[in-house]
Amino acid sequence: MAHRQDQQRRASIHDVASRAGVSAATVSKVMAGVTTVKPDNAQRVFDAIEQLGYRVDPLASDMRRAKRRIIGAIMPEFESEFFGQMVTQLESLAEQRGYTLVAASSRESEARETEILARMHDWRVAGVVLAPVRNEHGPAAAFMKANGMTGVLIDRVLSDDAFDTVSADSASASAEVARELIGKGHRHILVVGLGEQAATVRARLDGFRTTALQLAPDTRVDVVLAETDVDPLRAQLRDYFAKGERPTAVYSLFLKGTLVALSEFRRRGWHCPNDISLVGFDDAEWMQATWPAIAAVVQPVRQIAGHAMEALFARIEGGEGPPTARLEPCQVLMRESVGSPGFADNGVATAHDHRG
Amino acid sequence: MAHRQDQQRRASIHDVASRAGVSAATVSKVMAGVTTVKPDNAQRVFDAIEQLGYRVDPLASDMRRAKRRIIGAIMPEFESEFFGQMVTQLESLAEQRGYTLVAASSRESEARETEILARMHDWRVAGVVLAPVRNEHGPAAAFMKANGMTGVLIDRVLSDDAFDTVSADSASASAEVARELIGKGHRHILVVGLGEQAATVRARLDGFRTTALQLAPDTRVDVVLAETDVDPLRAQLRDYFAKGERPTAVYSLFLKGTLVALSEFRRRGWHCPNDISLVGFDDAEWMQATWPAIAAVVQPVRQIAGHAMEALFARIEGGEGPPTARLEPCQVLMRESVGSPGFADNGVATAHDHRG
DNA sequence: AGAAACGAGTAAAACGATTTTTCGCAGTTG
DNA sequence: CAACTGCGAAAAATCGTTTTACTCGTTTCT
Repeated sequence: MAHRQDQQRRASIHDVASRAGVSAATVSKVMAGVTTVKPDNAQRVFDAIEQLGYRVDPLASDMRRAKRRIIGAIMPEFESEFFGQMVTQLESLAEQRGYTLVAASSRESEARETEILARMHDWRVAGVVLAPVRNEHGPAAAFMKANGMTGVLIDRVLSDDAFDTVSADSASASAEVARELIGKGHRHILVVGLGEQAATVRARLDGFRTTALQLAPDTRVDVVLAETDVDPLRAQLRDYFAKGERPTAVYSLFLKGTLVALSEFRRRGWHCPNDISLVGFDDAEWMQATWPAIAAVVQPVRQIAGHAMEALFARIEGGEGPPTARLEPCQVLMRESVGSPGFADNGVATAHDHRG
Repeated sequence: MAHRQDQQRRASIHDVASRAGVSAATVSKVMAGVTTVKPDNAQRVFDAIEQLGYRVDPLASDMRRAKRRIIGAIMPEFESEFFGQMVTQLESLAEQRGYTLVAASSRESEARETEILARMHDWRVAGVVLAPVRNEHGPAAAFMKANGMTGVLIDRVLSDDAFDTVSADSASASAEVARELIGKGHRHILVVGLGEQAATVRARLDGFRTTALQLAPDTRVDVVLAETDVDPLRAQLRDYFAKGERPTAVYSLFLKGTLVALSEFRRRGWHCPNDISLVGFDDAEWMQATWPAIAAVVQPVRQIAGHAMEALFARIEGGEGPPTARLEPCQVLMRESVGSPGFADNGVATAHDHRG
C-alpha cells in the first residue's frame, strides 16, 4: 500500500448515498432500521457502507437534538481507588446505554468544579454525575440549578432539594464501627477527619458518637478535624499525641486520614492492634496485604454508581417527581488492626507474633 | 423567579446576531478578535453576548473543521495511583491547550481497547494517548496505523515504527535496583511479574538480571512470571515458596505483584527486611505509611505525561519526521523493606523493634 | 477620471448527520 | 376517468458555527 494518503477525509453519509445510488435520507433510514425501504435499495446501502467502511459521526448525529449522548462526570480526584472504580463503573454504565462518559477531575477545587460544569454545559451534555468537593450546597450544584442542567449528586452529599443524591450510608456504617469498638472494650477513641467534606464527615462523626455514647455513656470521643489539607491534619494529630493523649482506638473518617494515622503510629513506634486499634473509612487493596491488615469500611461503589446512573437516566428521559436521596449500605471489615485495649503499655513496642 | 421554564434552548449565535442587529458572521468575527469590525458594532455584539449569556458551542464549532479539539486517552485501568495521576496530568495539559480530554478504560482488555479506539475515531479526535494493555504491537496500534490516526503510545511500550512512544526507563531503574540489592549482599533474588505486559516486563527483567550477574556472577535470579491475571501469580508464588525456595530478596516488576508478595510474606510470617527484602516497581502513597515502608521505583508520571502531550501536539500541528522513543528516568526509593541478608532464620518470625 | 485597493459587512455554503415535507407514481375506488 | 390511498424515495430544513464569496461604498493611486 506504499505511502498512502492516510490523512484522507472519512466517508460521510453522502458518499454512501451516492455510491448506493440513493439519497442521504434513505441511508439514514436504513441505518435506523426503518422498514419502509425496498430490500433492493437497503442491500445496496449495506454494501456501500461495507465498502467505504462508513460509520456514523456521533457528534454530527447529535447536532440536531438539543441534548447530546454524552454524560459528564466530575470527581474530586482520580488518584484513589474509590474514584477510580467509580469512574470505571460510570463509564461502563453510560456505554451500556449508548452514551459516552466524559470524566473530569476537579482536583478538590470548587472553583474548578464550576468551570468544568460550565464547559460541560457548553457541550450540552445530557446529564452530569457530580461528586462535589465539599457537599451538595456548593457553587457547582447552584450552577447546575441555575442553568437547568439535569444531574445526580454522589458521595459527599446527603440530600438535596433539586437533585437526586446517592451516597454511602456513612452514619450506619459509623454506628457499626462504634458497636465493634465499644464491644471490644474501647472507651477512649479518637476520630480524625477533614472538615471540608462537611456533609459526610458530619454524618460519620454523629453516627459514630451517638452510638458509642449510647452503648457506653462513659466513652470519651476525641475529635481531630483539619480544615482543608492533609498536612495540617498531620500536624494537629502530632500535637494531640504530644499532649500525652492516649486513646485506645482511632477511627479515621476518610482514606488519607488513615494513612496519616498509620504513619503517625509508625513514627511513635506504636503497633496495631497491641498499642492502638485503627479503623478507617474507605477500603483499599493494600490494606489486606499489610501487617496487620487494616480494618475498613467498604463503600458500595457499584451500587452507588448503578443507582446514580439509574436516577440520572430516569431524569434524562423526562422523569418527574421530587428528588430522591439514596443511602447505600456499607460493609464493615474488621481486620487485625482492631483488638481489645488492655495490652497497651504506653508507647513501648511489643513483639509481633502473627501467624497466617 | 418562580418555576421558570428551565429547559430553555440556549442562545445561539443567531440570537446574539439579531439582538445586536448584525449578522451571525459578524458575531463570529468579533469573537475571533478580527479587527475589521466597527467598534460600535463590536460593542453591541459584546453587550448582546453578555445579556444572553451566550457561549460558543464547542462541538458545533468543531463541526466545520475536520479534527475536533478533543484528545482521547485510553488507560488499562483507572484504579491505580499511577494511571489516576496520569489521567489527571493529561487532562490538565490538554486543557491548557484548549482541548478536552476524553478518557476511557480498556479494563486490561485488548479487544475493548480497539473498540474504544474505533469510537474515538468516530468522534474524530485530534489525537490519542494510548497506554496499551500489552505492548506497542497490539491490535490497537495497528488500528490507529490503518486509519491514519495521530497518537502517542505510553507506559507499556519501548519504541514503535509509526508512533512516538514515551515510557519510564524501566531497564535503568531495574539496573539500579540490582546494584542496590547486590550491594547489600543479596545473592538469591526472586523476580515476580506478569507476562502479558511483555514490553516493559522484559526490559525490567533484563535490566535487572544483566546488572546483577555482571556485578556478582554467582547471583541466582529466579523468575516467577504469570501469564495474565493476578491469581495465577499468587498460586505460582505459593508453589515456589512451598518448594522450599528461600531467596533473600524479592523484586516485583509491578504494583499488583508487590501486593501479592507482601500478602504471601504475611501468610508465611516473614517480616521485611529481617526475613526477606522487598522492592517493587511502582510507588504508592501507602508504601510510606506501612511498617516497614516499602522500597519502590517511582515512575516519573509528570514527565511521561508532559512529553507525551508535547509529542502528540507536535504531530497534530503537522510535525513530520521519524517517530521518537523517549525513556524517562525513574527514581529508586530504598526504604526499610530492604536490608542485608544474614538475619534470615528460615521462616521463624522475628521480633520487631523499629523506632521512629 | 478610471482602476484598484480597502473597509465593513452580509448572504450563503459548508460540516455531517436527522427529520419533516414534498413529490411521483402505482393501484384502487366510485 | 377523476379522485383518493399509500408507498418509497428525494428534497429541503434543521442543528450552531465558521468560512468563503460577494456587495457596496469610500479612498487612493496612476
